Amino acid sequence: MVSRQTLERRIADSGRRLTEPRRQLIEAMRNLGDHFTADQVVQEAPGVGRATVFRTMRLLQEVGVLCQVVLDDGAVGYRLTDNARHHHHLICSQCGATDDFASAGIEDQLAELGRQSGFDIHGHRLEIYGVCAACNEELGCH
Amino acid sequence: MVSRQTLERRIADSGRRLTEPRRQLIEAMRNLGDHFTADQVVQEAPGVGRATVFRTMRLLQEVGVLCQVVLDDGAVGYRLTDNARHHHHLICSQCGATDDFASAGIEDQLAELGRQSGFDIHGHRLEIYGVCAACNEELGCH
DNA sequence: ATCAGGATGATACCGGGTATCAGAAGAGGG
DNA sequence: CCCTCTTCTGATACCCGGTATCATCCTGAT
Repeated sequence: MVSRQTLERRIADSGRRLTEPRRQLIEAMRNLGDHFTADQVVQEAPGVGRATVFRTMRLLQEVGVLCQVVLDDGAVGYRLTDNARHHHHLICSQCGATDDFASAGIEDQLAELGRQSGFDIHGHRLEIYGVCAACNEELGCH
Repeated sequence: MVSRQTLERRIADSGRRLTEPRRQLIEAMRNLGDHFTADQVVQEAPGVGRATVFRTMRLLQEVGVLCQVVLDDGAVGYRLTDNARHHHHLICSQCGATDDFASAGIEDQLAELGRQSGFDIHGHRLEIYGVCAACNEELGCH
């Protein structure tokens, strides 16, 4: 769980103001835990206007502490992260649990692909879907 | 470009009916070329109801001849493909041109990751963004 | 030619997200 | 402490992609 301080500092350090609504939204997201939708954040911070929720979520993405997760079915969720660097997601389709990870091996493969394809590669998006160890355990016991 | 016959056969072979609206939509998508949005299809097939457009697009996805492409900015586009097998996309952020590709190397890396993570991996989604050779040429000449 | 079930279109709706704009609230200077 | 400048906010209306409903239509198997 990313600490409140980290999140607030990231906003302040980026030259943006650390306002009351923004503080509330940070608390709301932390309450929501591992992963959540935009709508859940709206619900969880009743005092804050809808537009501000989306604006703040965009801001947090720009600052690198919130990232979009494209689910199995194409729906999009969000997730706080203290890892501003590039990473991918390992998503449990059962419970929604999400892990961040990075893999030098995969980055190498992609670079190689760029060389072969003639594309000048700028970025990529990789989401991996599966069933986490905990859910697997449960399912196995049925 | 995927042939009309291929597309129509895929529908028929799956036990679904080959109706006039579906035929029109197939033509519309073929007219739209390499990549298109749902709304473009709606525009391109004026006789066909909105709901039917989305239903047919879902059907074509199930049958494996249409796939979603998640763009750079999170927007989603579509693309006809004759490759029903698993593949990834190489997307030009300049012109939108999209190539399908598959990479055994990457699949291996992912399998390895599954072993390490404790996740039982079922699938993944990989989109690569860059600038295609043609666009690169143009940009370089400025 | 019949007919059951699949497919259609109109419509209303939903969720995520953006545009607008008047007003509020921070931050800094005097 | 107050003024001002700027940023931020909230209400609202809107846009877009997609789904639910449901009465009606059409396909295609017989």
